[in-house]
Amino acid sequence: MSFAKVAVPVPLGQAFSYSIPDELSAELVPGSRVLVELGRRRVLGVVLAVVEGEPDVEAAKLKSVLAVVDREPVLSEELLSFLIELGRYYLAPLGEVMRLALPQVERSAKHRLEQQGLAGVEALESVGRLVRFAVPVEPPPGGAPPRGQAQEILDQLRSAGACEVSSLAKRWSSARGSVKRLEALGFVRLESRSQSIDPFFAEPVEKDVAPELTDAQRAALDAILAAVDGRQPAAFLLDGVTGSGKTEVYLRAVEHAVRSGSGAIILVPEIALTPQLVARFRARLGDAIAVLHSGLTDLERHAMWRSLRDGQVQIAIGARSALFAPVARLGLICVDEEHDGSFKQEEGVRYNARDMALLRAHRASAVCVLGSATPSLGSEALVRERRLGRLVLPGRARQSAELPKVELVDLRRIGPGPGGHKLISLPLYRAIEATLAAGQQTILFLNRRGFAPTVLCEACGATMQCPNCAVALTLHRRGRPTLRCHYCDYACALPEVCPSCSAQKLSEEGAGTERIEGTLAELFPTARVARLDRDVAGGHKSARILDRMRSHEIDVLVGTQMVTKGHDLPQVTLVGVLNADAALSLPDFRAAERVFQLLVQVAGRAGRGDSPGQVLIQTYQPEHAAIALAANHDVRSFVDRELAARRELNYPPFARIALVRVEAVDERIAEAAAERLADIARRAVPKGAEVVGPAAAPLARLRGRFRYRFMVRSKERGPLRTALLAVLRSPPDRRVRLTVDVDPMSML
DNA sequence: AGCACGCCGACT
DNA sequence: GTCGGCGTGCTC
Repeated sequence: MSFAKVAVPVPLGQAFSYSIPDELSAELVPGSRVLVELGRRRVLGVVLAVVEGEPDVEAAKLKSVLAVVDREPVLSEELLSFLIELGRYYLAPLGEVMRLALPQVERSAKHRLEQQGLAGVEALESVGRLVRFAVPVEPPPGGAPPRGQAQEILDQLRSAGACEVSSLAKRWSSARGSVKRLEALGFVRLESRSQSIDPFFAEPVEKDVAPELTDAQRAALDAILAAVDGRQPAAFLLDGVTGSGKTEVYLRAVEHAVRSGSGAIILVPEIALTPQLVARFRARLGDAIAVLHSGLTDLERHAMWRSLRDGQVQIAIGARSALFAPVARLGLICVDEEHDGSFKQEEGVRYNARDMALLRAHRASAVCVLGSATPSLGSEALVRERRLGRLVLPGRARQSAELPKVELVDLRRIGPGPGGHKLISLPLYRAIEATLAAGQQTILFLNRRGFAPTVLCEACGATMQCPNCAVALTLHRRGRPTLRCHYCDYACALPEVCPSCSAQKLSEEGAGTERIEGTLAELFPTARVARLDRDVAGGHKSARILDRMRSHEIDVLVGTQMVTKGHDLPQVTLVGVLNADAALSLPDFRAAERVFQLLVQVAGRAGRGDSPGQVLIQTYQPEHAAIALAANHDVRSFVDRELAARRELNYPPFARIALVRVEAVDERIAEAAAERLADIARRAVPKGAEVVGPAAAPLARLRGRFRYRFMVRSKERGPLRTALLAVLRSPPDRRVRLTVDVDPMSML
């Protein structure tokens, strides 16, 4: 007798067994989605394995599979086994893990199936508005080639592939007429397709010509191509300063992989901020690229997912979740800006796409390329262990683009500039003034959004606190003055008087991006000042602001993290870091690494065009290694120092750690649960592993729940796993929320 | 996670 | 007398 192991959508570690009716046994294979009964409800599960022999539960309990949903398995063997391994690594429920790789529409098929069996699933395909597409076709023999605009349009269609007629009309005035003529002559076919509102494909792109490679790029590429051709698993760290041409290496490697019949995945930290990268890929490789991003409708997502699975499209680009793209015959994964923390998912299955890219590539005998100007210490350690090959791009690809001069401004000694503002010191003021006078652009980075990070009563000393979280409320002045919590969605109007003592002495302490934007507008009344942070730019708006920056409709851009991510803004010659220290004091062993990476990255925004760049870093700790070495672009020394410190303190990459977080509305319940679980972990850990804590988390209360946590640490992964499994085997009651975070990125 | 079951308080 | 609060246990 044989039965199926099925991952069902419940937060349990194990798969459930179901018997297989004879009539389903032919189409039921690992990777199939199946409809099964679970308790009193029907759910969709994914078949993990078909097993011969007696099931591991009593035969009486066994229910049978009700239906197989798809004709072909939704998950390839490669993806399925990768997901199972990922679930094991993070100790995550299998049902949740499977979900990572199934697109939205596929999930919602559940309800349809419940109501009407298998009927109606196909109906999902043909919804949405239809638009006219021009598709190039082989012309009939003897037809005279078109001339003028029609010729240009045809060239565009042939090089970049099918295109919306209305978007052609934006570039060629008589596009509609020309397309019609081309159709009559048999050069193109007109098709009605579902409308794409995809911003990444809205504009046709000019086919671009590959630039000459530098010697370093050539050498790096050769190493990658040899590995791709060898079909042996291999992994590289592509280590190159900002502007050294890493993207060109990815492009060529992807091009090569695709030409030799393999698929490729490109992971970027934030797809919404990288339309330029996508445009470059389209320009070189055509439009047969799946760009996975949050703006997609369910239908578009589904369409892309299918075209990847069926092998019509072989390239997927996206943020971390693109790692699960069903790319067939996977040959290459590139992870751009691999040091970036946003590759770690911080809810649900807490996976790190950078780490898992190495795993998926390895299992698929594919090549993984991790690229960064400021490699993570994890990558540096892997290079030293010879598990990653280092490929160095030493200089900027354009000879004229020198690395910018970096100057530290010691805020202990240098006072405020004419605005009376500490965060706009005199040297910074002068530099902005000079940059404006030269008709060039400035980027200012401040890692704090809002107007003022704290509001304080000068009479009684009370600060305005969030009622749900143990943090101060941030004042926002846009629109009605509002106090907002940056950790939960609490917001209230700024009170007139102090809520605790009724004094009329509320003072707005410190400055965020909003206040700096206002101050700059006052100091430089003729300059065009704009701001880029989450408050003004959710999703696609950020790309618009960056476009305006690129077309020089903005002189000074103030922003948070967003301004540091890899956009190529050639006219920016001045970058100012307003307060480099803020993040240094966070209770996190990676604080210095993050600050260093951030400073080097933001400094890399300056002087990418023909003018030399200038960087001013304002700081109270100019001698701190993360700041001093970033100022010298001295990645090597920083890495050496920081690795030594990590080894000393027994932190990653020299130890494996996991955080167990416990949260409850009642503080004593949370604390007691943490104590109990830490005890269990302590009893379970073998020699060589340790449990540190429990203690209240740095954010002791969040969204109305008190938080405790402890750390499990060990040289090897095995003992860590043993301890965590013991914890998960005796979960606390339902008043307590428990999360296990393997390889945490944030210690908060 | 859902979804039952079950056991105590305030309501038609 | 029942409606409903959420603590507890189970799902192949």
